[in-house]
Amino acid sequence: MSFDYRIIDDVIHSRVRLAIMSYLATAHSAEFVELKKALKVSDGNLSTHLKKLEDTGYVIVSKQFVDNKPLTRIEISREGETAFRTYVDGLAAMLGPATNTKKT
Amino acid sequence: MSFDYRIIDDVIHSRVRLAIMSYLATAHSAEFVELKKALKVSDGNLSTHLKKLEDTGYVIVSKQFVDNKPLTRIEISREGETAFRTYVDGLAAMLGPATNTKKT
DNA sequence: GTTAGTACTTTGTAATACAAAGTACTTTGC
DNA sequence: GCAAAGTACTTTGTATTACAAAGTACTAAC
Repeated sequence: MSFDYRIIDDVIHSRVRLAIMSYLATAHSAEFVELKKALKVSDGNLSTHLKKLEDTGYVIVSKQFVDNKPLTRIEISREGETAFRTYVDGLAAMLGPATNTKKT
Repeated sequence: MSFDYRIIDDVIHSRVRLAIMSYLATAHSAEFVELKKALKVSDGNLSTHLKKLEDTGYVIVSKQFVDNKPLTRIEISREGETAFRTYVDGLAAMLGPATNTKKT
């Protein structure tokens, strides 16, 4: 139970980026449009958040053309997976007892 | 498992405010200095975040003088408790499988 | 062949996070 | 007894952020 707010990684902590990382934590990879729909985020917003994650090295972004249309694939990196796990653990430590997830 | 990033309450989601709410979720109330030490946050930063929580109605702040020194007591409100619970549930829904907290 | 759509990126701006500086005291040296 | 240092905050300044609107580069439809 640590309440030091600095234990939580603010690259991951942003709402949109947390949603991206959560999605990728299970899916491992996704397409731009797929994420956009799942997270209900505007494309501009998604784009900037992806860039931040890419710059930090938490995701790997690869662009190609399929049927003459751009197709962006986003993959979580090793570093990203580790960071995400650390983030979740830190969060659990902060939330404390409230973490006991109730299964519906 | 919802990845819609808007389900998470951004009043609570800020790192410092999440730490405050987590602290108060178990302690129910705390003093300014107590929070400052527990969260390792600068006083200016704590002050502004508390104001936001107070404005939103998630905490109740009461100021008094004890031994001629100001003493600020922060208490979580009913609304705050509900919002926090909703926040944690939303977070769990987003994090998905990663939520299964491992007990050290 | 203009109009609409897809898949993005860049840009503009309002809001945020944070610490430094400020306020109002009180206690401690000397 | 009064300057200097401390306590408990609040206000202010600024760099960063979050977000959508506008822009780019195409293709498909009418």
